[in-house]
Amino acid sequence: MAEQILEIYHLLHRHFGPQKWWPGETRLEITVGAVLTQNTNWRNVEKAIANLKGAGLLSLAALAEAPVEILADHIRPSGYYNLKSGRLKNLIAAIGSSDDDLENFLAGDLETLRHDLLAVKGIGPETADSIILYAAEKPIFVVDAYTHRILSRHELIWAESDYHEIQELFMTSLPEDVALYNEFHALLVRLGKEFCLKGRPKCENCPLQGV
DNA sequence: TGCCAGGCCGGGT
DNA sequence: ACCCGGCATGGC
Repeated sequence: MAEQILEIYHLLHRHFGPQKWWPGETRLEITVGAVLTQNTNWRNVEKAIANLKGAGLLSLAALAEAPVEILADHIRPSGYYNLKSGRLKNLIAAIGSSDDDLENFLAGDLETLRHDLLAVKGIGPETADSIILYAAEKPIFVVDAYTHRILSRHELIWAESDYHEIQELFMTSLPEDVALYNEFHALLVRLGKEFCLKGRPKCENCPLQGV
């Protein structure tokens, strides 16, 4: 099983090349993006981030200061804006509102950080792990809908496997390496977008044939 | 036009 | 414990 996981990585890397993820120029941008992209196309998230940036709202202090309705208005393109503006507020409240609080927050050990993130209402396992891997740059494997669908269609997991189970599969199969986890997740999303969309019954012509 | 996107929560059985 | 609806914009 571990060999198959590694084989998938090598096949994807050979097929697609390096992905250069996560899009986002600062830790804060990555953190905010992780919330905004919940069940949402990244293209829409980019518009929302651009709005925040253009309004000078992309700092912890500004995000903490701004009324939730103002946040909602700016992140509108990312969808679920009433939910997500509240979730951002919850997250900011947990992190702190001065600009170096994020560094301190992300600097803790992985288990504590994950626990603290999951305690925030609106932050589930995928959002928490995305922040840990891409913003804090600590080694945790991010599982998303694509990961689940891809492994399920290739019959490497049961369709009813849960988040933790799939995460364990990757983490016990791979060396503990931030760059590897980063790249692998990015490759799975790339594969998913091109070959493993929800509407199609099978991943036709995908580069994983025969795994 | 309808379906889908890098989830998560809360309420009903 | 499980299941399911709600949340919402923009792209193809």
